[in-house]
Amino acid sequence: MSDLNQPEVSRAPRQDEILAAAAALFFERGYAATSIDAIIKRAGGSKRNIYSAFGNKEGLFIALMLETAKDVLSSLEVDRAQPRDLREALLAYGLHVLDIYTGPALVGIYRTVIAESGRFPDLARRFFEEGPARATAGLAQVLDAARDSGELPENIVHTKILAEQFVAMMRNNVHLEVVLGLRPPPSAAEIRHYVEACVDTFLIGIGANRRL
Amino acid sequence: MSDLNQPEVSRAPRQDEILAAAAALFFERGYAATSIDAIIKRAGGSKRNIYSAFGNKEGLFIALMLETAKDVLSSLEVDRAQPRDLREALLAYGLHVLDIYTGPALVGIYRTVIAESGRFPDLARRFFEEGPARATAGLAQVLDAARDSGELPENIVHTKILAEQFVAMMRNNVHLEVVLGLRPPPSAAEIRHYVEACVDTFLIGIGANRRL
DNA sequence: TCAATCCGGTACTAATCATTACCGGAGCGG
DNA sequence: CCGCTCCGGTAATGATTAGTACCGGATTGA
Repeated sequence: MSDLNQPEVSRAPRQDEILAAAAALFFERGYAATSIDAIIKRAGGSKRNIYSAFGNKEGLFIALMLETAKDVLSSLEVDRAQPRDLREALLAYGLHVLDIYTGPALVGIYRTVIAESGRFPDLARRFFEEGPARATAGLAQVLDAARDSGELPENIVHTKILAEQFVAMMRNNVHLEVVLGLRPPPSAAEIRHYVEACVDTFLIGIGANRRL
Repeated sequence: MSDLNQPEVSRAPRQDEILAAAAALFFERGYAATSIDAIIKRAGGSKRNIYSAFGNKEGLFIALMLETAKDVLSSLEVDRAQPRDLREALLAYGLHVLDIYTGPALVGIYRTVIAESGRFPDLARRFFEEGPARATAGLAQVLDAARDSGELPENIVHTKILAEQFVAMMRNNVHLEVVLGLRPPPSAAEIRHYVEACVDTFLIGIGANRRL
């Protein structure tokens, strides 16, 4: 009588609540310290729900990680708007990356992937390939394009390393503090402030005296 | 009859073996997934040893983390040799930091602090304060000195932010891969290669066309 | 309305774990 | 040489956990 909400595709009614509860607990306490009972107490329903939908605890954990990673990391892909120049492109790129990196979803995955990399090495590899590695490769392409369009000198060939440097600059102390739970995510203004400073440094250096 | 090795200060004969075994297991599997029995099986002796020396599992874990962190992070302090110029100073600083950051000891602590930051927030705070925060502050002093000695322009006032950028550049993808267990620590040559590139970028930028 | 089926919830099982009680022997004082 | 104390090792305890068996009620088809 009250279940005519989504007549179609509602193949998994409890599944979303279970995944949400599992995310909250796995991301907070880690794999080993999170019990199926605790997940069920939070999600409602019964253990049968988890075991019939995900097989076992590992299955639930892997499903959660893949799903969350897919959601978060796929958002790294967008942002194909043509920027006016390299500075604009770097700024947009940095803002985007740092936004995602300090958001609660990625912080949870990041922490958990590191914590459980010993137990689930495949997850660690997939996360790295589809996250940081992809972000770095994308930025390297941007730098290549800038060189080809004359915005960067011809002799810049090591764009991969340069891209790594810029991406690494985004994983700053603030990001680490957020991952460690020492402070809340930075505001958009804080992020912009930091990224602008990084773009400056990346483009023209810190202004040291000649003779290098 | 055979115990006259160190007649003095050997107050804790098993303690070192216990700490070594605890390090291997806690760093590899995490706090919750490591059992006292497993530690004892690896260290030899009996559980009474752990409980009389460290009180309980938490006590052992905290003692291990504090001890290891002290050893590793204190080595960030040395290196007060006067370098010839700022480039030399940055290079030495970067090599030193990256050496430590990719070493097995710090990788273990790093992973574990992140993994258990929810359960042991005080450890996370101490680690951050005495590790990355201290490293950043030290580098900011170096930059201040360079500005005061005329090697950097007078208008460079935000040395804290610049130091953060450089330190963040040291926490690169290679470091992340090592933390995730995806590759072994980089060789000294790899480290030097990367740090030199970072110093170049940091000092003079990537060589973009004027007009900024 | 009735019977068969399915699904969610409770209770159980076997294993694991942190912590503690107990025990036997080694070292020491007398 | 004897009794006491302390310390390390073993076994026990109580709690927790992943995974499963079973049961009652709801739903569906006739």
